[in-house]
Amino acid sequence: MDGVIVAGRKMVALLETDECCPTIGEAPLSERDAVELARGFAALADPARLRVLSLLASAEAGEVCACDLVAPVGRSQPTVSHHLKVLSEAGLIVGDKRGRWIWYRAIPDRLAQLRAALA
Amino acid sequence: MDGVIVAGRKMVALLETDECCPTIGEAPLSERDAVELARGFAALADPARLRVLSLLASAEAGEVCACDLVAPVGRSQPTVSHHLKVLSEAGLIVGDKRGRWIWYRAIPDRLAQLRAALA
DNA sequence: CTGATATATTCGCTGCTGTCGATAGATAAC
DNA sequence: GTTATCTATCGACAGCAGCGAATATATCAG
Repeated sequence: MDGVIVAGRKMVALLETDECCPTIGEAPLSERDAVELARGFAALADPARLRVLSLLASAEAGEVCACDLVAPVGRSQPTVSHHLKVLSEAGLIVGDKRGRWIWYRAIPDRLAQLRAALA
Repeated sequence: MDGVIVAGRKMVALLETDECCPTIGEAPLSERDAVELARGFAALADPARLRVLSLLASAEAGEVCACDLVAPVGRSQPTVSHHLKVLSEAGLIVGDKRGRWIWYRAIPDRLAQLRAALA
């Protein structure tokens, strides 16, 4: 974000809203942006993770105990735990530990960011 | 898509727009839908493919010759060809052969479908 | 036909990923 | 304390995916 020299003044483009989140349709992606975006989509590129994310995003309470994810997802507990970690590291979900349980919820902003990249 | 019998008439739910494309936030994804969606996102989960798609989606003419993709993407010709095949099979792009060259263009509908799934 | 160019395919390699069983750590109930 | 429950980690395995060199196929120019 360097701005451009116009009429002797450095313009920093107040309306440069695209700077935050590269999109596919605006301009060819740089390798750096492509790598970053690919990381995000990779987190969505697995059925088990999509089901976990869907369970969280569609939950009435806005959060779900990890213990209530194993059965619906149809994978073993270690596998679900693994996918929760991947989703967390991708910034798509966050867990809140309360006593013995961990309550996970989706992070809408991150999801919206990836959605916006496909515009 | 069976519709429901209401007052003796089979209602086919004209507003049942969700039937076409499952979304993450509406209801927990079935394994089947999750597998299908994951396939789509897997196609986006690679930097080289995102750059190819971006080059096509942002092209003024709406299409780009495959020969003009190799250099910008920074991969070998066979690798670019491989990624073009993956994107094609995912329904994200389509190629049109004219003489020696193949002109590829993005398919906006498919992209919008994946974008909508993240709602 | 011959040569040149564009694209796809084959092959082998390397590294990553999804999966689960076994196990460890943390917390609560008793 | 002991026991039960929830979660994470480790280890191992099979399978897949990205990459490029070499090659094959297709099309055009001459």
